[in-house]
Amino acid sequence: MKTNERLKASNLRVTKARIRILDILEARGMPMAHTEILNLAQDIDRVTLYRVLDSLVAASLVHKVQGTDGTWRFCAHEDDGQTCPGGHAHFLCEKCGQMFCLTDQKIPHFELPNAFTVSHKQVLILGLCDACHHT
Amino acid sequence: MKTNERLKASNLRVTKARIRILDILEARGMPMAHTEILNLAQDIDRVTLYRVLDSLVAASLVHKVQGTDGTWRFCAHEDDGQTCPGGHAHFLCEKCGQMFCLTDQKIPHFELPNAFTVSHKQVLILGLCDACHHT
DNA sequence: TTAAGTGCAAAATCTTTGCAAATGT
DNA sequence: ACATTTGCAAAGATTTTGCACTTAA
Repeated sequence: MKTNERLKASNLRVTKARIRILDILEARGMPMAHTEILNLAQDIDRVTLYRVLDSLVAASLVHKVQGTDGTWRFCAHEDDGQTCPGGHAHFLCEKCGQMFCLTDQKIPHFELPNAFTVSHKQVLILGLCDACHHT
Repeated sequence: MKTNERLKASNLRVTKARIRILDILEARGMPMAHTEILNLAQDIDRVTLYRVLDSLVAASLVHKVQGTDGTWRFCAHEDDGQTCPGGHAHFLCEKCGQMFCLTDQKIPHFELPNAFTVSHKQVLILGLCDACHHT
């Protein structure tokens, strides 16, 4: 489905900024930090980016994950439930700061005490990615 | 082992602030946010708290985990490897913001692509804790 | 005594809010 | 036309840095 159609289908107005950002996220295919996105969309205001990301997350077109480096990463996901964040683990490279989706590594079940209710699970693995390993 | 002895054993100077904060963390037994700690140690400067936590983490007397609410939690752990953060999952209550150690839920093994190297793994589960469930 | 740690003030970041102008439907 | 969205400026919040003073060894 095309970007503008996906926006429309989610009851979001089709604006330049939203198309731009959703396209960037989709092209990247892995979680991106606010700053990374901003670098690729320098014509868009910082504040606008915050708000666009909010609206995309609210519309479930984008999902956010957080690494131990303290920054949120935003990841576009198709609705097939197979891509991000479909219950898989994420890897954060401590050198280049890039985050990867480990789509084949599903998050397992965990036993919780008493009457705890689960709304979300997140697995984050830290280390060095392939590329950084060779430098 | 006593707090001051543990500091000394880690080559850290035994200061009022460090004893105070390590004691607070140990008494709590679960991950605490910067603000939570500050509330219990109001005589200690914000900045000092940042620095003390840094030194404790560097000395491996304290470990930090991060929730999807964007704030770091610090958790003291005994060296028996059984308590926080000994490779177990964490639960963050979305209502009260409290984090719990799920000490009996070990983090399983995950398969990584190619030459990725792992230095750390973190599992975070979100939802409602027992107490908040009843309110 | 002297190297490390602390507290205060101030800078640097990062995120949110308010409002007028621009844009989508 | 009318409600949303955007961009700018400015407020808030959080974390870091600089530096003189204090404290542990």
